[in-house]
Amino acid sequence: MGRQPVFSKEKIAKAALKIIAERGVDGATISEISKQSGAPVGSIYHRYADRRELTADIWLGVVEEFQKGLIGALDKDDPLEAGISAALFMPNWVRGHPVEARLLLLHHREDFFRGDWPGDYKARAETLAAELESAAAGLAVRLYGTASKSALRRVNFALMDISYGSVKRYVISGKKPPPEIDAMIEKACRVVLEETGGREKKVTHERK
Amino acid sequence: MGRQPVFSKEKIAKAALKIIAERGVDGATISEISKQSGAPVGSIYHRYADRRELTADIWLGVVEEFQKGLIGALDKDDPLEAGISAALFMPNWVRGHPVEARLLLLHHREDFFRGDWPGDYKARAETLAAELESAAAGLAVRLYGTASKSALRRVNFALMDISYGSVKRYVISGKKPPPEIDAMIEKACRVVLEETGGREKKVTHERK
DNA sequence: GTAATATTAGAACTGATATTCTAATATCAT
DNA sequence: ATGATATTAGAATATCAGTTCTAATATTAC
Repeated sequence: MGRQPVFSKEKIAKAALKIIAERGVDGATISEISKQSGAPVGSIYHRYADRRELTADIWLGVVEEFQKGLIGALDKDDPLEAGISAALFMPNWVRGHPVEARLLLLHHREDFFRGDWPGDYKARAETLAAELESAAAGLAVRLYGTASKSALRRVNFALMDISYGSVKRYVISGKKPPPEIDAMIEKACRVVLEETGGREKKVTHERK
Repeated sequence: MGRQPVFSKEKIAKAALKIIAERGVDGATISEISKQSGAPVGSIYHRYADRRELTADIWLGVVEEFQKGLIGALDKDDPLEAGISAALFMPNWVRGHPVEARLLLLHHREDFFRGDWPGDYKARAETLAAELESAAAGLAVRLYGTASKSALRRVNFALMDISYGSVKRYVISGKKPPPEIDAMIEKACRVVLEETGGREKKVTHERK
């Protein structure tokens, strides 16, 4: 019953995503989203309680999608290969999702939520964080037999930080990360993960 | 002649820097800067033509200072050691300059300047970019005998991207990067820089 | 058709922000 | 002291953004 939607939530969200990617969260004003999506402001407020809910929803959607892929990349028998596969997920994902990548890599949580979070968004965000932490801990155990702070730092460094740092400059300039990046990420990731805190080190040889 | 300043430009800039670090560029409203620094808005506009000039000035000041240190770290005889020294500059600088680090690592140029830039700020920014590029090219030549695109990518990756990525999570959480980070940066930086595109590789052995 | 309802439409309202403006105040040169 | 001037001081103004509100419109159930 009721009138059929002309402007779906997805249409509005997609327009907002694009604007955020280009001009940042603060650039995504309601009137700009209205202009780009065609939906009148009334329709936007008919679907989202307020602007925070809108941006939070978009941000969570992108992070959830990215993280699902990242964690999925860990699904390999050999833990070292799993780690490298996860590290290489970032450049690949960035190549395939340039708009989402700008949102994810060029902004922080804080740009989307200030202070307290609306509705169940807090729960969604906490679930995400917990899942990521648990995946990292899982790999740490597989690699080193422990999920100590130190082991976790190593895993975070190798799987996320290197990739993130290396890819960011290309996201900023709007270009696809060149393939060489992957080779360097793999090299760095391997040498960092191979290091073991005293236990016998699994020797992995060069591949080319 | 004229009245003596009660609120120096530095006082105002310092307050603004702190606000930007905490709440982002858009959080640094004129009235908030006024409140935090004590200077009335009239005094702020007496020193800065407008808000953009203020934020641009602060951003450039931080980047100039950081970059001076980074390039200075390259001043070593052995090019590999110079590269590692530069890569380790980031975590050290972050430890010593937590406020400036938030500004530098958690925001982009675009947050400070939108579109066209005021006055001679464009020139300052271009000088900075040119100096950094030239430093990177210099190291590339010393390491590989060429400043090819590929060699530059390698240097950027090893000197800046790894460090940036690894340090960012600590800047976000407001903690000092733990010392282990430096060891991992060094490892990764070394393995990436040592790789030579066919030329004989200089063997460097483990140190601990 | 009629009632109920989801949606569109955008004008009106409210608050915040950047900037301007006018007046007051303190310091220096003479 | 007097004039010139740099600075303080903050009220006034204009603009813009988020949000609310009221009316119109289209669709479904009956």
